[in-house]
Amino acid sequence: MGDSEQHYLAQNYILACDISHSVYRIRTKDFNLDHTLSCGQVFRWEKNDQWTGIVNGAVIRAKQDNNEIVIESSLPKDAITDYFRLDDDIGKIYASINRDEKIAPLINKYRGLRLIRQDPWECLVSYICSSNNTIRNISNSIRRMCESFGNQVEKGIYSFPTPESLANVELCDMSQCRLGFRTPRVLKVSNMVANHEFDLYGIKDLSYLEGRKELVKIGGVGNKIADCVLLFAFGKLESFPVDTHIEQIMERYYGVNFKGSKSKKRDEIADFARRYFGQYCGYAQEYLYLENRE
DNA sequence: CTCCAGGCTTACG
DNA sequence: CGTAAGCATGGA
Repeated sequence: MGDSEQHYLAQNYILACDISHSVYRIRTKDFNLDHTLSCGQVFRWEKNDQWTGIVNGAVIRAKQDNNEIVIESSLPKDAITDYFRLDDDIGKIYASINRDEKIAPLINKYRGLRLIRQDPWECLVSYICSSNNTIRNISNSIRRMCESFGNQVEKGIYSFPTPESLANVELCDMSQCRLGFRTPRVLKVSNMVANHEFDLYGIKDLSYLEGRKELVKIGGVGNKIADCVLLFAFGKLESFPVDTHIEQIMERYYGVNFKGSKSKKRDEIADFARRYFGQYCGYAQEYLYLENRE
C-alpha cells in the first residue's frame, strides 16, 4: 500500500468516526482564546458564537468560559492540550521574556496569548503563501485551496489538503486559488514532500539552526518563513520571525543599531532578540507583533 | 493614481 | 560578495 493510499484511508477513518464528539472543560490559567486564535499565527479559525477550527482533519469548536475553555471535538483531550500548548509553564515564560518596561505592558495587555502547535505541512504551505501578502489574502487563498483540494469533513468545513493531493494539481487549477506568484512554489514543495525528497516531519528532531538550514532549501522559504514554521509547528521557542511589523516595532522600541540591507537588518534584529529575550523569545515576538499590527 | 502587505528569488555591480 | 528590482493580488 502506497503512502498516498494510506493517507486516503486515514482521512476516511476520521470521517467515519466523526460522530463521536466529546466535550472537554479544561481549566486554564493565563489562557486567552481570542488573542491566541486572532493574533495572526493561524489562518483558518473562524469566530461566530464560538470558535471553529479544523486540526488534523478533525473539527474543533471552542469557547472561553472565564478560566475554562470549553472544547467540542472528536480529538482526544491530549491532542487539544498539545495543540494549544496548555502544558507550557507560561508563568516561567513571562518571567523570562519580561526584560524591560517596553514588553511588560504588552504581556499584561495580551495576557493569555499562547503559541499554537500547528501541523507542520499546513503551517509550511500557509507561510509560503504569506510572502509579501496580507493576512486577509492569505486566509482567502488557503480557504480556496481547502475547498478545492481538501476533504469535506462537515458541511462547509474542509480539511487542509495533503501533500499528495496537492502534488497532482495542475498549475492552471491551483491558479484558481489566487496565490499569485506563490502558486508554483506550493506545487513544487507539495511534490518534494509527497515524493520524500524533503523530510518535513524529520525536522522535529533537529535543533533550531539545523532545522532552519533544511527549511530554507525549499523554494520560497527564507529565514522569516522558516522561523515561522519552526516556531508555530515545531515548537522552537528560540525562533524569532522578523516581518515588516516586527521590524517596525523593534526599531521603535529597541533599534538604534539595526542597519544595512533589508534582509541583513532582519537577521540582526532576530539575533538581537534571541540574546535580549532569551530562550523563549518566540513568545515575546507574538506579543510585539500583535501590538504593532493594531 | 501610488503604496503596502507575517518576503523571496533573481539579476546586476 | 551585497543590494534592489520584480513578483500576483487586493485593499487603503
